[in-house]
Amino acid sequence: MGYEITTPIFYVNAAPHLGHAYSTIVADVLARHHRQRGDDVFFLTGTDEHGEPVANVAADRGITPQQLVDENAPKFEAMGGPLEASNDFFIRTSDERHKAAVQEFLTLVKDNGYVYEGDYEGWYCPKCADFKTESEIAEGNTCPIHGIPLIREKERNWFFRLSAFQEQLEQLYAERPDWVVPAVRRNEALAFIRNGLQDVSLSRNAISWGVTVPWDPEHVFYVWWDALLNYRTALRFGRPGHDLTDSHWPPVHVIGKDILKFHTIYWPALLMAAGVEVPEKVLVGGFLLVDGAKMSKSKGNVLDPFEAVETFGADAVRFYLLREVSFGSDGSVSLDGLRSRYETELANDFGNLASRSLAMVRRYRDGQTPDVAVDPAIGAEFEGLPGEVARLLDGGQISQALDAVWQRVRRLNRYVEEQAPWTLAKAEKAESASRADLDRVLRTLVEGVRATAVLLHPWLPASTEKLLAAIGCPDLDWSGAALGAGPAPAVGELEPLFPKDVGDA
RNA sequence: GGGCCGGUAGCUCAAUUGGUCAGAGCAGCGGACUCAUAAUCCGUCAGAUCCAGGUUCGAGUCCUGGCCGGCCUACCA
Repeated sequence: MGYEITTPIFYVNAAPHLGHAYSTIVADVLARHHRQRGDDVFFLTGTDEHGEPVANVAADRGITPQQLVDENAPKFEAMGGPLEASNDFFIRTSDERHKAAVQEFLTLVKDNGYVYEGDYEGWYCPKCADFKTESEIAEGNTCPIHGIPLIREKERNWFFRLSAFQEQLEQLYAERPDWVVPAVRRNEALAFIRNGLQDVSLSRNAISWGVTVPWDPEHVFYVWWDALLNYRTALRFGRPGHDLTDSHWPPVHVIGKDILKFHTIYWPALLMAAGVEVPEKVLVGGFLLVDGAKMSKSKGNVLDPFEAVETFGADAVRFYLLREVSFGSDGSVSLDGLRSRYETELANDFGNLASRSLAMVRRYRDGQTPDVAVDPAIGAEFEGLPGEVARLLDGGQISQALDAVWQRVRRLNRYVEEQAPWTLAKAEKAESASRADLDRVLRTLVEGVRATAVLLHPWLPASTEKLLAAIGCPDLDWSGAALGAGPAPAVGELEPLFPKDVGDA
């Protein structure tokens, strides 16, 4: 089954930061999970390269917009590596193939009768060469940047008939109450729709950096339409030699709450206008805060994702961001918080569980996992777990899915204490017990470690692979996520998965 | 102004359609154990679930009115 998962495409004007990394990680978790389930995954990310800000910066620097984006886009493309992002393609909206597909799509929308010519009227600053929104206008109708009076201006423009989709959008929200997750964001979008939709402009003629409107070459498309369409155009050429448009549509989008309106109102309306199915789901993340405030460099405690990756590794940063803040909510993150979870959860809970389990198999059974059945008591507590995790992930409950697995990690540590394998080993030597008890415990532990590693793989790709290799069970397929599905392997040596002597400097 | 969401142990948060739901993790304190990355496990502590009314046999969970906080309220991307 085809599965398209996307991040927002990042605007090339800024440098990659934590917010970009966060979206990428969330989407990557879903991509990896669906690969485990055997889906034909197309994980897409990329850069949004058109629009006025890019043109302005390029002009200031005396280079062409294309030169500017060619310089910046690689910084975003390079972000994926350190994060272990497994995207299948990286789209750039200045790609000719994208532009051609955008023109084709929007021409269809026009042919369907949803585009008309009109006048955009608003407050214009001649120095900015830009229209100002209501919230941008300073006191006395002046420009907040230049302080000069704004002029009421009209611009000849192409419009998209958004108002025509009022009813269809309301119906969409009624029929599919969880197509936007979480519900707060859904309600927000719905309230906006119910307030009444006005038509929005489709093109600009004051600037030239964008996708040319084919039926009116003096205009370029307003950058948002061009940007949104990346999710669809990339299916055509993102996998060389294959057109995935039919097999992988509709997509699942991961976005931040700042771009909610575009993805949950404009975008589905545009698709409806072209007679194309709307997205499967839109998963809306919150903001990551540092010390309760939006990220800023003024505090010393900023979390630079790339520095953090260098110190703690990509797995730890991925895990931390999704563990610390419940996906969909705003949340505070910090380097101290990362260090704390790295030690208490990754090193002490999970890493140590793996170490002690393998060590005992090596010590008591010469490294050969006994080929016996797992303890039914633990089996019962893992029952249905893969299904639960899959269901939670499909519902956008990324943090809850992770927590469900983590509870089992804790359970296995408790199991060790309950069973006290070292006591069983002594009893065995004193011949006051058969080997069966210790056999069962060791097999249960190895199998528990294996199954949780398979389940955790989307969050911790590198360390789970290392662990699974150490126990000779590299298979990541979702069918192996069930406790008891694995073999009774010979286990090898395992270095600490999350060594503690990092980041102490 | 209108709308949405939240206000639960020191901290971060859970509690299906109202009925052992007053919980978990972290932090603190005490203890046990030794397989393990001085890791793990157990016990313990606390909370009139923002306030005031109301509905009900029974309400964090529903209604009304307040208080506090966050967000949205259209074309920067």
